[in-house]
Amino acid sequence: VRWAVYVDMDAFYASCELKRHPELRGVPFAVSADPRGGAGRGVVLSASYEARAKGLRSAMPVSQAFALCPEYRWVLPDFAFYEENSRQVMALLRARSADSRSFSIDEAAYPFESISPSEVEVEAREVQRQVREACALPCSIGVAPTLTLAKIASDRAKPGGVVVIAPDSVATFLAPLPVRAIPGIGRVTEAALEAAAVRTLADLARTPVERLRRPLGGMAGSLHDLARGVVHEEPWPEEEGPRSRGAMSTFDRDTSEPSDVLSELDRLSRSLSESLAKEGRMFRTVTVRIRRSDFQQLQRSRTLPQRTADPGTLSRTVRQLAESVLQEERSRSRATQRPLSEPGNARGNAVRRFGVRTVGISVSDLAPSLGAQRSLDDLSSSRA
DNA sequence: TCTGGGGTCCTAGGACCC
DNA sequence: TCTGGGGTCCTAGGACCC
Repeated sequence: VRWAVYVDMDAFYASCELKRHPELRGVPFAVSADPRGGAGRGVVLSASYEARAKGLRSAMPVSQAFALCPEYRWVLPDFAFYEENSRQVMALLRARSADSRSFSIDEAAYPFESISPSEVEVEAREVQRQVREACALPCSIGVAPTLTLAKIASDRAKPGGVVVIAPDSVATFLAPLPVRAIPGIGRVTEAALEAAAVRTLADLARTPVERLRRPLGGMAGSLHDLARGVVHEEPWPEEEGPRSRGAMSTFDRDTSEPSDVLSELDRLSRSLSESLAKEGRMFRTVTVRIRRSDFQQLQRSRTLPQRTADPGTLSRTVRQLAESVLQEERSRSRATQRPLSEPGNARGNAVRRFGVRTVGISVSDLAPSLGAQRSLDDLSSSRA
């Protein structure tokens, strides 16, 4: 039997910081933006277990974190340091299997052949010990017949445990779990399932698959099978390069000046060109995203006739796409209101109503550029 | 509660082709 | 004169993940 051994680092960024800030041991702290006494803009990236006890969570706005625990200590993120730690863990896993795969900065898995669940559990505990001793980092490990199940198991193993799901106990293991335990089911799908009276995976298993089509769409069949413990054998995933690269940034204060938007996008496109050059990658599709103050996101993309790595092409395309979004927003806001009797010139007013919070760009349809060194870096899917 | 910055995958409609 | 069934590519939006 081929098992997936899924390694999920515990509170990864916070655990990395503990290695070099031992004084933070035992105190509630988080890797986050500056909370600025509750007025900070930004979120918690990783909270220590002491901070979690106070209610802090990843992705929580720092203003909320501050409200819950004003005395929490915070550290600004240092992604280069976390990447380095991630590479060390990955090297350890690669030594156990050349087929190790990383799925994010803090998750990775490798295949393990064994007919005995207890043997694979011993293997998992050994890896966990190595990661703790060699990298000084805690992790949780899930072991199961498929990657999805192994990831679910690793969540249940947190913090610091090992959980094995044997092939014949899949349905029993899953039954009591909420639907959210399945990766891919988020807040929206959870609500849609709730409307169909499906809350747990036991509910999901006994609901006829036709009734799941509406809330789950294309996922209905495979999730229904999963909940019933029907395990489909899958090929181990191939190692692939990234599908897209991008950059985004949020203004300190929302802006309504088109020139702010354009100059920030230009800065991002120059910085993205630089990293693409470093990685030796060409692109064919360019996407510009603009998030308005009301959080609605607008996007425009263009696919070029052929792949390129030219910084000038990127910045020109980005500018054109951005102009098109701004243009459309201008005419949209002119159409929706603006009696001419309002103070100020009508055109200026219309522009001013268009608040921009965040701008971003990304390129996709990637390929190694001609003459680029085909190194491990080209293949590894290192995402921050 | 008032939301960062990096990604992946899916859907649906229209253009276009055979 | 009103018209099938299939395919691919492109674009916009959205759910979701860490």
